[in-house]
Amino acid sequence: MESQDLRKAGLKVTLPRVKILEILEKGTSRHFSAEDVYKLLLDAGEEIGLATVYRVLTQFETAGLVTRHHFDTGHSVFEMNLGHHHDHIVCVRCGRVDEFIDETIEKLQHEISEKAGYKMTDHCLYIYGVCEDCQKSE
Amino acid sequence: MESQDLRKAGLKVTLPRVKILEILEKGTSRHFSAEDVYKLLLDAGEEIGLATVYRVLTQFETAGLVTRHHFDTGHSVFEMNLGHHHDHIVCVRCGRVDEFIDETIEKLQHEISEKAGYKMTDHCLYIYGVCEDCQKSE
DNA sequence: ATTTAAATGATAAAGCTTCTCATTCTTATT
DNA sequence: AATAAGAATGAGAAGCTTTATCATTTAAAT
Ligand SMILES: [Mn+2]
Ligand SMILES: [Mn+2]
Ligand SMILES: [Zn+2]
Ligand SMILES: [Zn+2]
Repeated sequence: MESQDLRKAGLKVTLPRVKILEILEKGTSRHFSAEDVYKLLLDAGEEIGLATVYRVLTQFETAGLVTRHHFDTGHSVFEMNLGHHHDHIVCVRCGRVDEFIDETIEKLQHEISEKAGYKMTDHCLYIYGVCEDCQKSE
Repeated sequence: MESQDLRKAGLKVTLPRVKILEILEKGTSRHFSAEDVYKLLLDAGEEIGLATVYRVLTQFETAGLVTRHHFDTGHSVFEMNLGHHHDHIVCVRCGRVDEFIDETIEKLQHEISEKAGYKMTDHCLYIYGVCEDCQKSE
């Protein structure tokens, strides 16, 4: 139930927050821009302002409910935080996003941070390429 | 000589292009935002428009002279392309940028792309953290 | 049902980047 | 060196994503 998730996150249960959470959880995709979410709300007949979408997504990020990514697309992309970190491989043709995790890379990143004297707070690995389908269709 | 680099890249030799190339090549830093470059030009007494800076940096990128990065800073960052790929570790406090390369990670990225059916065109690994100096001063 | 603080939505505005177009400059040609 | 043709530039407008403002609405505790 979305209401519980919101309460646990210390956020009041409001219609915009419930609807946005529903989209993020039950959507066919996993990665949404703010505009994506806004349009899906419109399609569903909800009259929720774009400012609220941005505001709520940022609140969800702060609360740890969602993770924000910066693909090379010029806008932020959000996805439900399922607890396990992963990295992304993005098709430069169609925008398809696949996920992966490589423990060896994760370990090496920690080693690199230490060697450079940094206390790592975050890291992200983006692979850009042409997906299987897009390779065929050209 | 900057003129030669420009001609080789198929670009006409103009004062803005030469001056911008000088800054990128001889600057004390290696990573510049468009605004950085613009301010350095102003400091040097050059009257070059900001639009020209953006335009020229994009042309340099297209020509392969510079590489564009998207750190989590909200703006693009450019650096001279020295031929050898590397990744970045960025201090979230002071903005300091260090560079590294790890051949094991590079190899693993290729394997991951293949396994996912992608033909890799690019990749970038950003590590964010607190640098040595910033750790001390708090 | 009241009350109080928080949330919302419309809109303006910010910040980065690109576009437009009149003017200037580069380069090839006399 | 002068000319011509096209490319590059600069100032400002405009685009796009995102954030701020503020009057109004809503949640939820009393
Ligand atoms: Mn993901
Ligand atoms: Mn670099
Ligand atoms: Zn694709
Ligand atoms: Zn630092």
